Amino acid sequence: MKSQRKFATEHLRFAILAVDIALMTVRDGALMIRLTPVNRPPHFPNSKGLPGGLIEPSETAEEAALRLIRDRATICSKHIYFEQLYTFSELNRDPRGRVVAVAYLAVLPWEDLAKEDQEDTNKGWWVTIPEATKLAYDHDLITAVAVQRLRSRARYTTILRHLMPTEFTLSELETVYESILKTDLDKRNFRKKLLKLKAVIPLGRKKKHGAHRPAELYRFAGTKVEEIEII
Amino acid sequence: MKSQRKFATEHLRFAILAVDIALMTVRDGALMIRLTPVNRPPHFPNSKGLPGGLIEPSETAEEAALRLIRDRATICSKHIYFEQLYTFSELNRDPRGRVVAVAYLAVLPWEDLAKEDQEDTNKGWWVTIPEATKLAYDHDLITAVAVQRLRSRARYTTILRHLMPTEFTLSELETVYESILKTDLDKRNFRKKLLKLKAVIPLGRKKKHGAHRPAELYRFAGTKVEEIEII
DNA sequence: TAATCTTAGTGTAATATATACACTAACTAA
DNA sequence: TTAGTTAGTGTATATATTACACTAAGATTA
Repeated sequence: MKSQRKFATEHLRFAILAVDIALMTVRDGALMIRLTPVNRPPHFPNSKGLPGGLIEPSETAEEAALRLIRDRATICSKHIYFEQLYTFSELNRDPRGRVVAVAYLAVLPWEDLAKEDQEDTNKGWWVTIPEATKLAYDHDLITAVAVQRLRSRARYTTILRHLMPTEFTLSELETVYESILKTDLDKRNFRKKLLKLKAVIPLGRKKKHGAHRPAELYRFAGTKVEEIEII
Repeated sequence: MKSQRKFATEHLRFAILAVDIALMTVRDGALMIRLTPVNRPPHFPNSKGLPGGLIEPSETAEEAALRLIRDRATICSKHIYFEQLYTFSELNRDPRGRVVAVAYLAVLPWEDLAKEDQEDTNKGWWVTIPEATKLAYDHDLITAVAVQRLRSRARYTTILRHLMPTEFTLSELETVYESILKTDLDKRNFRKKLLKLKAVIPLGRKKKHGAHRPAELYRFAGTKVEEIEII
């Protein structure tokens, strides 16, 4: 309660504004989310949560989110996708006092991460979605909303261009779709559809990776996220 | 500049949190939005804007939005639909200082409005979307985002159950869809689709309203907004 | 060098869905 | 009784979706 008085939001009509970021990528076909250490006794000692921080008076929520992403993970990806997710204003989401969080969904290809951001450090690490539980604050909820949003975007748009490397095989792409949508897709129908929609373009080059037939490499058509219906 | 110093958000890490509400309904087949007077010289003297207000320290953004809807228009509709729209945090969206607004989309049937809320008063009035321009703050932008969201929801969900009276004819429903989606629908295909999806249920009663064949009355099936693809 | 293993890649038939389109039905009012 | 108005219906065609099983191409190893 002492720490709660610190912000005195009960007396002023002000709120502390924070951003929290659900930063996601796909590694080996599995959806991963970025966690950082949280150490806020007594409620969250030695805990973990989503990257985030306070919004400065001189910046918009979006600018704060971008700053914090670059802060906590030395990320400088051209291919990062970024959208506002939801604003969380439950009174007790932060036990220290009234903190309202504007949450963002950000996704980027694993291959775009610097070496030090791929490995676990004391600044942060990547976990699969089922592992991202018992997070500090309401970050379990934010994670759930983010996964839901990403799933919905994956179904109706080409957002996966931001989760794939520039060049990929259709099997790799299918695996990522299956991982995010939690469903099995028919290989032939999946390929037929993407090619008919001209969502992907064959590069005329092959990827060899193992004792089997090499796979054609593809890239996404166009340059931005477009509306298409995948399944 | 004097009024800007009043909030002193540059010095504290606090922001003023507001909610703005895009409250929409359909009258005679036309989509309408609720405006209220705004009188904030020097920037917005004798102006108009969306209903809104500050979030109290003791309430969530959603609670504030509901309170403000009931405040400004004596609305007590069972059928109101309500969702968070977007959080607007541009630095200069309010010339008085840093005010971050959590915007909400709310829709309800015209028939649910009390008489005094259907008529123009000094508390508020209804205008069609094209008329809702040159609003105070960034309310033109909020309106545009709200219309876009409603249009998207109309395409993929049964949100229109919250814009129609309990009982309606299929012609009336089609008119509302056409008005919101800004497209012409084929009468036969529209009816076929809604009936096949079992989205609407005939009541076995007719509505007489003019010198022509009376129309069958329908209601929406189920009780909540569901995902269906209309067009 | 032949056999085996693994993943890549392909086509078709059946079903379901979407589209385009024009007349009759039921009522009122003149 | 006629004219005017909106309600209501069916079918043929095109398009999209689904289900399904084998061959191709390379690496490895016996």
